Amino acid sequence: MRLSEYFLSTLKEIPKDADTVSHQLMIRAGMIRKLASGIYEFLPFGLRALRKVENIIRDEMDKAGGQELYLPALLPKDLWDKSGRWALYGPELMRVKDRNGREFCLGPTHEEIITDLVKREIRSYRDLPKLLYQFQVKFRDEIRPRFGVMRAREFLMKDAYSFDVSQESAEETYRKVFDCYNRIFKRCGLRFRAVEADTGAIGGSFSHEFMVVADTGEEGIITCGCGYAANVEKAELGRESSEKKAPGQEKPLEEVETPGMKTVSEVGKFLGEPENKFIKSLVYGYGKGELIVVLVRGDYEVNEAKLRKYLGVNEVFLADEKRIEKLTGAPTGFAGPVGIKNADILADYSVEGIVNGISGANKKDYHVRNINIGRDYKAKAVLDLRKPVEGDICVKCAKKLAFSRGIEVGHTFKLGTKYSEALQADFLDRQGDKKPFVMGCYGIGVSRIVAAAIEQGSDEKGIIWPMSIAPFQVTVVPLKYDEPGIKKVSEEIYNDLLKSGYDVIIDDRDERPGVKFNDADLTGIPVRITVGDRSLKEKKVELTLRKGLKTEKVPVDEALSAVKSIIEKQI
RNA sequence: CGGGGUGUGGCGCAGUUGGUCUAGCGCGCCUGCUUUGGGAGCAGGAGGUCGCCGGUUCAAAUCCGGCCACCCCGACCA
Repeated sequence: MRLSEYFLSTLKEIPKDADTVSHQLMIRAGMIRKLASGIYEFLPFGLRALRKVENIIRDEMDKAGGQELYLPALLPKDLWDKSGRWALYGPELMRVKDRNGREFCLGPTHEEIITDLVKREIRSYRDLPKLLYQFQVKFRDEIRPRFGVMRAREFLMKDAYSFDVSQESAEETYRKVFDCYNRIFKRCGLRFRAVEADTGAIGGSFSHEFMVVADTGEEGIITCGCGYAANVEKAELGRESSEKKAPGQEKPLEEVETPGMKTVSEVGKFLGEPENKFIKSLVYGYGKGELIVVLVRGDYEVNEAKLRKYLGVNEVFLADEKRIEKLTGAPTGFAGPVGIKNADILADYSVEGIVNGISGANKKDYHVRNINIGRDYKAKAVLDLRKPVEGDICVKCAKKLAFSRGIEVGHTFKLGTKYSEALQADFLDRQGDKKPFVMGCYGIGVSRIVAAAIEQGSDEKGIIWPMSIAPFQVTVVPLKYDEPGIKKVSEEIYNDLLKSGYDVIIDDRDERPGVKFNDADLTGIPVRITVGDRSLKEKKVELTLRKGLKTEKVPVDEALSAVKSIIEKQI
């Protein structure tokens, strides 16, 4: 490609509404432009990176036995009714009507569609297992699109679905895809790790997320030396045994006036008690208006994902003032477990060890001291309901957990028979019995990988691409292109590289050297060959690696082989 | 959706106590000359219904009302 003809314009200044490195650089390097909130145009330079990622994924999926197909983006409502997700999905689902008023949605994911397709096509256990995948644009009307292409409302995803005869066989398929994913992200040059994750709205029994390690990541992850790694949403926490109750320590309940003090820290200061003496009581709503009281230790926070999972619902929310007042008889801030009627109480492990704890009195401007579980209130269940904090220990090995951040680029789920049962997708087994498919589903955010790669690879000058997904592998930079000697040598090298099948671009613009160097650095092309009269006098050109910006001189006729060996080594 | 903020040539911004604003600056863009190893210099030039609608006024980018768009902070997700 000739840069003089290429549809690329780079920006010197940082766009004001881009606040992450990858977003800024993708715009500055001319990869993407914004059309509307969360909706982006991919320009040729950006698309090249996207396609490279896509090709790596396709290659590995095929090697893992996958078969590519292509499903529609516009999906009829009835299939979504059958799975129940038309009602469940909420406003994130983009809904549209056709001219006859029939309802459709723009697919946010494709479990229903593929399950229905496989149901119509496959009838026998002999045709199983199957692993099907596609690259498709997905639509999710995100509450808050963010970070450019990282959280967009329309984005490119590779989604795969597996169909197996049994749980065991599905397990094996899951393992296969899991390994495949590891190879994909490795080939994309990413530093990542797989963590245990919450299953969320997709459903199913078990899942892993593939996290690209980055401080700007939206996800919190915990890791342990023993190998345990999980999304903070999912991270299991054990039962604490530190504070054992001793008989006779329990003191009688005592109401104390705490005028206007609502938060744990306010009341704690006022009473001179540490926050871990408090039983934080939160009223949550779920389902059709049911309420539940959730207790955690004062210095901890409720993990709503765990609460949702326990309740078996898709949504929980903190109850509003009115409902709290109705339940507790007091305004928000004074709720407590003692004397609650008409709602169940769930206690996190962290509150069962609290002796003579403090909580709201369910009465305006009052708290209660010396609350003890069992004696003063009964919990319907005591379980793991909180978020991990610094200092927590691993459930598997009791060592201290480490916290880090990550960008979720892939997610694998064991779905079981959730969708096949809902859509009555059955096959006949060897005995002639009808059985629902045992399914798995596996997503990769293709456009997000591109952003994540930049998030992990850049410096103050611009992007530093991994060789495998760089839009171009080499750029040939002639300084003074119109000088015949320089033109001849740079064109020769350019054409040799082209003929050898490399992705190469030549900066044949009439620009000053500084402009060309800065653009080369900004766009992050891994190898740069500079052709200028200085080194040409010695019959040499300069070879610079974008990473580290180290330059060496190589003889003109060795340039091709030098570039070849660099690329082959890195791909 | 709740809270905070911003809308002025392609990009980044100034101007906003109403009147030298006939809207300005830097970058970018076009033409010419000079220049050419890390974002050149000079000269000339193109490009804006000041987000939209309405109001107040002799006079509105500037004041008032409504709407829209976009961004940031929280819950949702590849």
